[in-house]
Amino acid sequence: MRLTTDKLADILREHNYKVTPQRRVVVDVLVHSNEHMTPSTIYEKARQKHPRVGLVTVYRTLDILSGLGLICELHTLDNNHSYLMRETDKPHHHLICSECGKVIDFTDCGLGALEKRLSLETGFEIEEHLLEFHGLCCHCQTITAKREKNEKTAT
Amino acid sequence: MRLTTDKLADILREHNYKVTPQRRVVVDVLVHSNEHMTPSTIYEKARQKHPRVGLVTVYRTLDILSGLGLICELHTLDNNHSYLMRETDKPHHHLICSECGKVIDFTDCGLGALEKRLSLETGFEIEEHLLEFHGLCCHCQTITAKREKNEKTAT
DNA sequence: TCACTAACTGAAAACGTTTTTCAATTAGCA
DNA sequence: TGCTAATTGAAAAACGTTTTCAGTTAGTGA
Repeated sequence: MRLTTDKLADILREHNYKVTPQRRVVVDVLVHSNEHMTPSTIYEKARQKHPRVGLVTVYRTLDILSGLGLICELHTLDNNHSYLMRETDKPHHHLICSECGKVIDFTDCGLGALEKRLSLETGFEIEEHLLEFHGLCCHCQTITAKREKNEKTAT
Repeated sequence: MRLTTDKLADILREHNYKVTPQRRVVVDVLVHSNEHMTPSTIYEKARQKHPRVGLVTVYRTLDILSGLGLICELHTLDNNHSYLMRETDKPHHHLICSECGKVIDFTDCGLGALEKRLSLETGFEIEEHLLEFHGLCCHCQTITAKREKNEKTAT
């Protein structure tokens, strides 16, 4: 179940954060996007809704939301931070379309056994793991296929 | 089997890269470290051996070595690029000590089944995955345990 | 051995992202 | 309504990384 902007505002208040217009706008941008976005993308979208939002405030709001576990931070391959609303309470991982940025969550990564094995073999006390899958979503596969076909005809 | 600086110099020459003193020093730093290092750490260590090395050259050399698949690039949690000599030809992943930076390679991540399942369920064409384990190595566990004990006695 | 040339170099500047600083503003409470 | 701590944006600083450019050099062929 996806949280609304109002519900998120309540959560912020519950944690003694003030709900300013700027924060509402940033939250709103996140709530209404299905793709992961970098801070500057969020900033641009936020400005369209409310010109009096600064990039600094975007960063600060993302910090707060991240700290409360309300948004996910993606460690994408090109090493840009990227954020999106968290869809589930459970620990999970992401499957990310490298073309359009669409993100699908999945739980049950099945790495428990591997983690145990590695821990035994190496003596490491494993604290966490980072797992992301990258590829093309259904939609972008067809687009890419079409484009490649056209390029072939062109040459 | 670990490659030597000389062997790596040969590989560079084979690929029509000149083997300059600066490149040798950067390679040497990498060869003689068991930990992953950021470009600026490599830069500092390189300068100790040979003061006439610029940070730019470190970046350029890392690019070359990375392009030839001779070093691994780590996507660490704090989003800093970090590099270390590649120990194996096989595709592999890393187990990283968050305290001392020690890295252990492992193959057989066993994610093939999960990848297939996700592909079927979501229609994604999965191109690659990013997997890293983070934790404390044997040695750092005991150090941390000692420190915590001392802190308890102190208070 | 030398001389040539493409490849390579470091310093400086440019770049994009993120953080810090600070004086002015404001949300939420009494 | 008025108070106050929290929040704001602009500007500057602080990063890590890349680009530019004129001077230098490794490796080749004579």
